[in-house]
Amino acid sequence: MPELPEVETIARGLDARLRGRRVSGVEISWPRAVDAASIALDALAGETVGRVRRAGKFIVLEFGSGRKLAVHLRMTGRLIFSTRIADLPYTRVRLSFEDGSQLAFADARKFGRLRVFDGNAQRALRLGVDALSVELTECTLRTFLRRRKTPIKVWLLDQRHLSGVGNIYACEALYHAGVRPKKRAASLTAAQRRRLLASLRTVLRKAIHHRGASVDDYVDVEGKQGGFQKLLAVYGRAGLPCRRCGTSIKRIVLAQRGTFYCPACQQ
DNA sequence: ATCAGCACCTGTTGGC
DNA sequence: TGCCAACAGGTGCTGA
Repeated sequence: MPELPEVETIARGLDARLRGRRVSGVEISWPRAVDAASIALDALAGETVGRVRRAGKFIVLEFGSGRKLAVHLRMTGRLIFSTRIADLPYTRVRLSFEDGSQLAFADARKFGRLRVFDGNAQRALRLGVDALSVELTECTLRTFLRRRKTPIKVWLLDQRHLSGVGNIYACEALYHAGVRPKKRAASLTAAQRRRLLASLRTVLRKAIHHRGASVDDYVDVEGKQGGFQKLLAVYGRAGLPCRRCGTSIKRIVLAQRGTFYCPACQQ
């Protein structure tokens, strides 16, 4: 499932390919893929793509007029760019450009959403501080976690606090920081908060470097898989030995999500 | 305010 | 072998 590193990889790929292209048409084959709060997608016809960037787990296409298109891939969404008309399975929305190229939004499980809006992305998409933002300091984190009784892993997944971290990278960052997923957010020591912050940055940057982790359906804008799945330390490794100490990796469920950790390395 | 639990979806997996 | 229920999970909503 696409999280910050996968979304960043896609956004960079689209930025390189879409800049300057002018939208000639929009085709919608699954209307519910368009968010209820969205401006009609037809409004994009005639718009020229400026920058493409990532905001949390959203891919944001900025157009010449200032109007923006945000895409959330959720579980199985894909954005595939092609210079020719291609028949991609599960295509829900298709943007065509004047030069004949196109961008397809395909999504088998229909969880992904598109939204056209004007104004500030962070606010419109209700996103907290980006997990890779320089604004995220140990001090900010301490304030955030104060009095939070929720398990730290559940807190990490709430996009209104930190944006970009999903199930895979929450598990991985907690493993590298040596912190148990179930530990109450407010009970982390200063040292644990520092380690968590450092681990988040390291893991996310490393995953971006490897073009993301292809755990389920994730592929980049050319349909290619990422490489970070081979470097995962705990995610999806229940019953396998911890790469550091050999203890069997445990799987529990927190907030309805599979959670993996090493009972020996994480306290 | 805060948090747990469910609905949304459908391809894949495991059990019989 | 074939069928079907259970499962996977990010987010928004509901209700406690």
